[in-house]
Amino acid sequence: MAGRARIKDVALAAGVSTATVSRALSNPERVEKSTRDRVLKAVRATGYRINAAARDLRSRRARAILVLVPNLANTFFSRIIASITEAAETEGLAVQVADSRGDPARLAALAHDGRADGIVLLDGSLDAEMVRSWTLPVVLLCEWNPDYGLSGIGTDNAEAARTAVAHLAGLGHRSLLHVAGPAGNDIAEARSEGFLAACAALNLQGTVVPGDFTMASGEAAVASWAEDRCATALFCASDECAIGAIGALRRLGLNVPSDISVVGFDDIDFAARFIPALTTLHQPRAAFGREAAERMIALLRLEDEADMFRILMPSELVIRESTAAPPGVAVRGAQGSA
Amino acid sequence: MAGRARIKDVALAAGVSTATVSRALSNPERVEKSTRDRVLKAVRATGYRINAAARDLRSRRARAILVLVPNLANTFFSRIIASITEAAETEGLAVQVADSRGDPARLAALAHDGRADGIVLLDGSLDAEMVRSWTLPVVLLCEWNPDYGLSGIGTDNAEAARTAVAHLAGLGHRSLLHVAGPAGNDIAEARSEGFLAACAALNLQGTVVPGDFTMASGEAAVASWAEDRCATALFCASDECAIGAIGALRRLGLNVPSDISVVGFDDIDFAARFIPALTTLHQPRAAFGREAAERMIALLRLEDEADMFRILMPSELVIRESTAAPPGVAVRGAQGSA
DNA sequence: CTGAAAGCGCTTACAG
DNA sequence: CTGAAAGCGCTTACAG
Repeated sequence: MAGRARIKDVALAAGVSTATVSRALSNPERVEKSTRDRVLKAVRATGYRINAAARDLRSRRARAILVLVPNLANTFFSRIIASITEAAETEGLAVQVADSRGDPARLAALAHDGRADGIVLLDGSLDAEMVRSWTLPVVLLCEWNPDYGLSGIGTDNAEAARTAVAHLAGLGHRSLLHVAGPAGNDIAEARSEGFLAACAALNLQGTVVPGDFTMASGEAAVASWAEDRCATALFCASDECAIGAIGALRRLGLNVPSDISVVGFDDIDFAARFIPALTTLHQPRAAFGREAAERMIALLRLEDEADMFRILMPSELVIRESTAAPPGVAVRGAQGSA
Repeated sequence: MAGRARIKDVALAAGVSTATVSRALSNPERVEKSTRDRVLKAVRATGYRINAAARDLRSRRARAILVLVPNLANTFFSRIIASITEAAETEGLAVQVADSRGDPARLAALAHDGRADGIVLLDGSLDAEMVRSWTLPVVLLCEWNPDYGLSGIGTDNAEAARTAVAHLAGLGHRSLLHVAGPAGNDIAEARSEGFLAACAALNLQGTVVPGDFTMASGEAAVASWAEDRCATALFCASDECAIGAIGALRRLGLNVPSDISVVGFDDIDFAARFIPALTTLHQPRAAFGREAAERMIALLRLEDEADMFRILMPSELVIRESTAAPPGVAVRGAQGSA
C-alpha cells in the first residue's frame, strides 16, 4: 500500500460515498447493516485510520483533555494522571499532560490551540486572572483556589487534619507540631487551620511551623523542633515531608515512634513501605482521577453552562507504625497494625 | 469579541492576506519588518490563536510526540517524562503520554491517528511484531528489545551490575544473591548476566532468584533467602525491590547493613531518603529524557531514514548506607558517605 | 438509508 | 516581499 489510506480510498473499495464511510464509522446505527459490513471490510483491506486533525478541524472538537500538573515527577500526581487517563480513554478521549509551571503564554497556547476540549487543573497556585481568562471548561482537582471561580474536586482537608489530631490525642499526646504546606496554598492552609482548631477543641498545645510539602521542609522543621523539643508528635502536611522529618529525627538519634510520633498526609505508595510504615491520611487518588474525568466528560457533553460543583471525597486515616504513645505515657488509644 | 479569531480576522485587521499572516507567524524572516509588526499587533488585538488541527492537517505533521510507558504511576517513568516534556517543549513539540499496556488496537490507533509525529517507547515487553508494524519513527528508551529493530537509548546494565558486585566484593562479601527483574525483559537479563559474570570473574558465589522489579518481589526474595541465609548481600534489580527486601528483612529482625547488605538499581528519589539510605546505581533519567527528545527531533527533521543508533549512558554507583562489610569481617573496602 | 457538495482554518507552491 | 487560489481529510446539513 503506497502511503496511508484516506477515507475516499475506503469509499472506493466499498463502493459507497465518503459520507457513508464516515457514518458507518462514527454512527454505525445510521447505516444499513450490509453497507456497514462492506465498509468495515474495506477499512480492514485498506488499513485505513482516521486522520484526527481532519476530524477535529471539521467537527470542531479535539476529543482530548489537557491535564496540568505542577510537577510531573511527583508520584502523587502521576498516580492521579494514570487514573484520569484510564477513565478518559474508555470514553474515547485522549489525554495530554503538561507542566503547569512556567510561562503563562505557553500555558495559554496549550489551552487554546484547539488540541484539547477541556482542562483538568491540579495546581491551585497559578495566577487567578490567567486561569479565569481561559475559555475552555476547567475542573480543579485536589488543589483549591477560590479566586479561580471554578468547579472542583478534592478532599476535606480541615476534617482530615482533625482526624489526625484526634488520633494523636487518643494516644496521649498533649503537645503537637504541624509542619505546614506552602503559604498561600488553600489546601495546605485548610490543613493548618483544621489542625489548630482541633488542638483548641481538645485543649492541646498546637504549634505550626512553615513548610512546603518537600522532604527538605520536613528536615528543616525537625531542626527547628530540636531547639526546644516541646512537641511529642509531628503532623506533616505531606508524606514526603514526614519522610524527610523521620530521616532528620533519626540523624538526631531519635526513634519514631517511641521517641516521637509522626503523621503524614497523602498515603503515597511508599508510605506503607517506609520504615517505620507511615501513619497517614489516605487521599483517594484513583477516585479523584476517575471523578475528574467523568465530570469533565459531563461538562463537555452539556457544552453550555453546567452547574458549578465542589465535591469533597473523604481522606481516611491509615494507622501504621509511625505513631505511638509519647515517651512515659501509657498507651490509651488503640493502635492498629499495617 | 464574538467567538475565537481566525487567521482571516487577523489578515483583515492588519490589512494583509492570510498567507502573509501565516508567514509572519511561522517564518518571520520572510516578511518585511513593518508588515510583521502590523500582523503581530493585529494578533494581539484580535486575541488570535492558531488552530492546531487546521495547521496539522494542512502541513501534515502534528508537532507532537507520543510517549508510551508501561506504568504511569511509576516514579521512575514520570521523572523521565518530565524531562522529555521539557526538552520537547523548547522545540515546540507537544507531548502526549499514554499507557503502553493493554489493547494493541488502542495503541495502534494512538500511534496512527496523526496526532503524533513520533513515538518514544519506554516498554520493551510489547509484541515485537506489533511494534514493527508501526509506521512512525520510534525511539526505544531505557528498555531494550532486539526484536523491535529500533534505535535506542539506555544504560549498560551488565556493566552496572558488575560495578555493584565489585563494590560488594570490595566490602568482603563472598556470597551474593541477585533478585532479578522480570524474565524476558532484556535489561533485567543484562543485569542478571552481568551479575553472574562478575561473580564468576571475582570467584564469588552468585545466586539469582526471580523477581519483577516490585517491592513484593523483594519481599518474596527475602522469604526464600531466609531458608538458608547463605548470601550476605542482596543485589536487587530495582530500588523498589530493594526497599521491599529491606522491609522484609527488618520484619525478620535483621538490620541492614550490619546483618546483610542491599544494593538497589535506579536511584529513584526515595533511595536517598530511605532508611537506610540506599546504595544503588543511579540511572541518568533526566539525561535519558533529554537525549530521547533530541534524537526524536533529529529523526523528524531528517524525515527519511536516519542511521540506526544505540546509545548507552553510564549508570553510576552511589554508595550510601545500605551496604557494609558482612558480619564478622573487617571492612576492606572504603565506604563513601551519602 | 445514502450521496453530492460545502466548508472547517490553515499552509504552500505558484506567480508576480 | 506579497497575494490569489488550491487543497489537506474529514463531517454534516441538505436533499432525495
